[in-house]
Amino acid sequence: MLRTHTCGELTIQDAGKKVTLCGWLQRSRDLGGMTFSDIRDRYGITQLVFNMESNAVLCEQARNLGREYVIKVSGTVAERSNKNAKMDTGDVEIIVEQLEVLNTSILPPFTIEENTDGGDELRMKYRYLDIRRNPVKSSLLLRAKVAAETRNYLAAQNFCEVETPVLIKSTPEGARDFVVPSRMNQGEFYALPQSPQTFKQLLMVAGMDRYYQIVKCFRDEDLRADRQPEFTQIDCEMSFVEQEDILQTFEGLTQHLFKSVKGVDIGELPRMSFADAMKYYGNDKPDIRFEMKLVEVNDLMKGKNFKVMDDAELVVAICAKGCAEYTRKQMDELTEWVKRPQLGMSGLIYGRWNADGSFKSSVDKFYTSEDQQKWFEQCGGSQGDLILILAGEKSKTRKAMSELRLEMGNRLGLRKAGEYKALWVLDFPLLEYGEEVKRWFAMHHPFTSPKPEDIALLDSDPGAVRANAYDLVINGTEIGGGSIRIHNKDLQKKMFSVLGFTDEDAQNQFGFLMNAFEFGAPPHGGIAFGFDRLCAMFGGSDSIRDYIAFPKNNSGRDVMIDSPSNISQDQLKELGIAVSGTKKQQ
RNA sequence: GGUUCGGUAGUUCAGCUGGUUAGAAUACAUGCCUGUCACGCAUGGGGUCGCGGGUUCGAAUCCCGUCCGGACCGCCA
Repeated sequence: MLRTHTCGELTIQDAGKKVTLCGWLQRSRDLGGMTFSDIRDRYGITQLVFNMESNAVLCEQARNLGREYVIKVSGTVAERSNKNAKMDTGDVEIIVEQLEVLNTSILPPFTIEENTDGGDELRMKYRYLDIRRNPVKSSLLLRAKVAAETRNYLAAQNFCEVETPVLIKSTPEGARDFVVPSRMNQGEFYALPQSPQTFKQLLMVAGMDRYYQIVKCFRDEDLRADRQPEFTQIDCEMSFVEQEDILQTFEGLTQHLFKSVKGVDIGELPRMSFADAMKYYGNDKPDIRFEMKLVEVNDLMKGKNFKVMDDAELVVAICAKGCAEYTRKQMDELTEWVKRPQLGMSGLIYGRWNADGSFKSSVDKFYTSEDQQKWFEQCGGSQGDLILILAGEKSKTRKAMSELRLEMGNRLGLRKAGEYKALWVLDFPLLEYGEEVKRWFAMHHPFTSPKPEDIALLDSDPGAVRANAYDLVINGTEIGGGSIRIHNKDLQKKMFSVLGFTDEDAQNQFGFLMNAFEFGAPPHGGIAFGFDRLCAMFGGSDSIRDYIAFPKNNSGRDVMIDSPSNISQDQLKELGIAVSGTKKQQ
């Protein structure tokens, strides 16, 4: 070992000890007669002292060190005369007796400090420097902690970690696959897994009973702050269970992680049906840190000769507490906000219950004060509150109101960082209709079982069939999702047929699974957690990028290694592939 | 595929209703300074204003195109 201690562990108890530290030079403060330098490693920062009077040669050497030089210093731990309460090691410093430069560094393109001067793009290009910074480093340490605690909990529950293959088979359902050409089987391709779904079900057929894996998954879709083309799941599956068993087991995991990672007692998770989530929150991942529920007000708004309302499929309101004082300017701003192309509403109606007891709305022409009072009654509003109303086609209006609710929640400071509200969303529909291609799609995936009492509806009213599916939602983010699977070949076949597969297609693509079901498949179900999102949530960030060591940018590029990239003609030839042209060329 | 914001010193940004030599902060270099810890003070170097075209007497500034980056919509079973 080149060092006796790390840069984060020395305290006043160590005073007088001879120590050797290794690390990077953070910065120096040259006072003329003496020089202070900070040495940094993964564990912390320790101050070094050099004095012209006691050792001029060494002090001169210290002055010539550049930022990020890798150094090894030996010396004596001493109590500081001026202590620094902001540093863990702020009570001590090293009186250096020997200094060795292990490696030099050119000037880094941004400062390696808590608050760096570098922008995102630059930090991604030099990610290895970015990770030296405390915020990124601590995010990665947090991630490691979450992974370790996940393994602790699941191992204690008898879950067995099994690795599943990464080179698998492309299937048409779901997201786009990343494909990998096969040299030995020219013209054929592997696909990278969007999830280990079928393999974990096969492990249940294989009798593994309880499986988990912290595993990379791949989806070739556009990126977002919380979406990467390769991401990590905590993937789990159990045999001989019903929905309730899964919910209990993974409520336990959720509680364990909150306790062990954040020291938070998350408590018992409330449960909400998909239908209620849509009705009261406008989406299937409600942020229940605050109320401001959606209230359907069709009955109050229709029949007053206001055509927009009379024509609307849904009229929905929220009540913003204490916002009656909102100015005209603020209302115009909110109206513009809902009219953005992303939401596409044609307008926003408001009603205030003023401090003087009067009512005022943007549609006084159609609604009397008595009418408006009823809005407040129905929404549970009181004097000083503001009612916001949107109207239009049902799903679009719900979505817009859901967004508006979150926006108001943000504006009113109701989505508090550090407060955590988790819940289960249950009873998802099994299927949803794809208007553009005129067929049904699996809302979760095609292996999800319908509720037994709804199976009869598969032919008559597919849209009404509910699934044994569940999502774990925390603070308005979908953290996990799963289902009780189909374990019967005939039902699985039926499901594929509802989804528009011919028997032949189903057999070609998923024959291996249906065949396996014939050999005594146990009832089983499982869940997968979005591991990156979970870590970002624990870290208090909306972006998962800082919880991934080497993430991709918005265009799916790794700007550090510059991938994806071209491959040589020889490689293409070997693979039997010809590139017909690129989007840029066309 | 779409909407939107941005690209100016190593870095983060200002300048943008066209008009002297394009600024600030920070970083960097040099000098001074013996208790700093975002040390301080002084001096200095540092720019194809993303790229291409256009308008104009004149473009960082206006227009068109393009590339790059961020956020979002579509997409993500």
